[in-house]
Amino acid sequence: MADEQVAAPSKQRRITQRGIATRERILEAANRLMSVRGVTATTLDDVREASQTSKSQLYHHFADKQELVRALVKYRGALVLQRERGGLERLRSFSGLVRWRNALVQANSLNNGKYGCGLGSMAVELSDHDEQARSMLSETFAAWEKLISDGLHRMRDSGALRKDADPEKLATGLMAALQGGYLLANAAHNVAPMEVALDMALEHIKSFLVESSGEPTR
Amino acid sequence: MADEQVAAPSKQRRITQRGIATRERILEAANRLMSVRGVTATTLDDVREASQTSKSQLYHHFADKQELVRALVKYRGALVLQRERGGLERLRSFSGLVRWRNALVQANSLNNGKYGCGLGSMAVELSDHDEQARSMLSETFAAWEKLISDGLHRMRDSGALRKDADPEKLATGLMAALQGGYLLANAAHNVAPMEVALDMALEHIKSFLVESSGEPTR
DNA sequence: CACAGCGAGGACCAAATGGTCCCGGAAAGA
DNA sequence: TCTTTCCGGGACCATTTGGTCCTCGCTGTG
Repeated sequence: MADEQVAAPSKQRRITQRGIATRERILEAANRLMSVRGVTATTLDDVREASQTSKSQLYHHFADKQELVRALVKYRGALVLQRERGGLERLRSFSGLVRWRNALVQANSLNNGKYGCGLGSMAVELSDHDEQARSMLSETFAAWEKLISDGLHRMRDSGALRKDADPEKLATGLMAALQGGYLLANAAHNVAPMEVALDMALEHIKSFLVESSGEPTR
Repeated sequence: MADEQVAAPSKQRRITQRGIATRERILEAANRLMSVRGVTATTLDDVREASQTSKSQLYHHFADKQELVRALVKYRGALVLQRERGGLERLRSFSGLVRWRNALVQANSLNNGKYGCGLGSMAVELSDHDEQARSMLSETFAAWEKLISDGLHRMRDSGALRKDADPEKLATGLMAALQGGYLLANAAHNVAPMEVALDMALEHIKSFLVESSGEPTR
């Protein structure tokens, strides 16, 4: 999945800076529009207009709408993973998880829960009729969970987390709480459910902390 | 929201059995198609064909597509709440929750996680561009959570759950785990994440059980 | 039995939408 | 500089899609 740049051409063509920029502009516009309106509800004309390009450019860079959507899946996946890597790469303590939680909640509260998770919403919309998109999304979720579970592994190795804690399962549970939280918050147009969901997951992880371990609650 | 029957006519017209049946047929077909393809990706012609009716009938019973979709939201909401009432109404013990969990997991495993939750998927697709639908969905989620929290209240009153347990928050957390589980299972085409998510939520609830309370783990 | 109202069927329409094609012009390599 | 390759703009097209409308026949009621 992550074998190439976000803006990668499909065939070996002479690639110019301008071309890359155009492609990027298209993806960026599609990302923006489809976040708000959904994938199928966004037309190529919308994308064309918002990206300040032309029809021929769309079809120059993407074979058809499905290709554009798949590229967008890749694009968003890269964005999310990049962002999450920043917050999770050096995760070594429970308070780090709390900070991570707070950042997500705060970001989502800026728009009162609207729009949800860019990955989650695509997953719901695409999983049942674009196998390739589904599989990319699934891999992205897996990579995202791995960022979390790697952090939990570090915590376990350092003795902060008990040996019987299962980082993979905890990460999956946390991700589900996050996605479910996004969904409920989106339906309610209110971040509260997302907070409750994340807090539940964190509480669950907390129950695996070694009693009075090294670090106090910073 | 729940002020009328699932199949309710919009104006005062002479309503015949046949009319009701037609309306029901349309809703049922829309329900089926939109579960699989999504709301916007399902055309009215698809619905017409699948319901064995005609265009004029669609517009006889529903003002436009949006109305049909909203009716479907109500329809699904009623279906889900009816189903869930069966499983949660007499919830009085932790093992009851486990049974509830098992039923959901089993149902979802029949199609390897595909299609997700009928309510959740609509919430993702509609929340950001149909305020009325969003609000109905939000209310339905609230009612669903209430079925859970009522059960938890009963457990708390009977002494099975500790006094410091917060049934509302626990219910929200459980619902988020369920929805997130549906979402991840759908993306993975595999029920496993849903199981993990629900188990996490149940484990969390379990942590509020009164130690060695009345009933053993049936 | 007659008649008014309702449901069924489907032709029809305008607009939107995905997709094609062609031409002019800008870049990059020789 | 000159040529080839690629980018930009947009006219154009076929199909799909939501939506309208008219007609026929059935049904229930006075």
